[in-house]
Amino acid sequence: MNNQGLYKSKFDNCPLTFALNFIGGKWRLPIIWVLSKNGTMRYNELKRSIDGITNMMLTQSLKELELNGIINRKQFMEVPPRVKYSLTDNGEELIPALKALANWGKNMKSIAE
Amino acid sequence: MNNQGLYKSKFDNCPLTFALNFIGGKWRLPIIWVLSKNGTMRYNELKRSIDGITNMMLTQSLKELELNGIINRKQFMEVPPRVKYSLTDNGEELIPALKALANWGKNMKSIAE
DNA sequence: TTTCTTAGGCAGAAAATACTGCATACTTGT
DNA sequence: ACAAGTATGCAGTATTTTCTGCCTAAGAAA
Repeated sequence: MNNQGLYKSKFDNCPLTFALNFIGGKWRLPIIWVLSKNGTMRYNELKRSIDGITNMMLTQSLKELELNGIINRKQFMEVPPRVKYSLTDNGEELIPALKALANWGKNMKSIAE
Repeated sequence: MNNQGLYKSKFDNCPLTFALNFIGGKWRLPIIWVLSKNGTMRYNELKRSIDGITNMMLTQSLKELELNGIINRKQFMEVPPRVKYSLTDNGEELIPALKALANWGKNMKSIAE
């Protein structure tokens, strides 16, 4: 997603669409979710934990999340490279919403079965 | 979004991505949000309340939300047509998550200013 | 010695999603 | 008499988003 955002109205005062401009896209919420469950994670741990994601999309989504102040990226100056990703305080504040969504999803799953 | 869903893995047990398959896409959450604020709404009320949405997208998203049991559609047999949309019980259960997301968005807005 | 892991990366292609422009038939409003 | 409102709709187009296939250099594991 470019930095123009999904919802483009300048006069849009809606806080929900404002939020969705930061966390929309296919992979951002799953990344935040997995980090909320596991604390600090490395690149390939994230890749293995998120079913279906590609290198390119993981890299791009991590960059966007870091730029938006939702995750921290800490690189240790080592070879081979060792990088750790974790949620910022701001990112942590998304957890209640994600838990509520996941709970709802669980309900939907039991309805569908 | 087709009925195959955004996240395709059969073996995906993640309740969050399961939920996102129902409420993903650009316009579904804003529709649910506006209905949660206003109770029952008509088609053009929804259209006027959601900045940037087109007829086609409103129609399609309403159909999908109805199919997924998230909103109710009640048609009065009148001319011109009068249709009212509202959240189902299941749809109402999304409200806490949306409120938490909107609250987070509000925080992001005050950070960005 | 060979294979695997680490954390990425690109440009163009593919896939997914949203939109356009005009349309409907009847009542209500101006 | 004319315009506006009502709740939609399509097929092709446009836009947005994601993906592919192969690649890197050095250490660790087999």
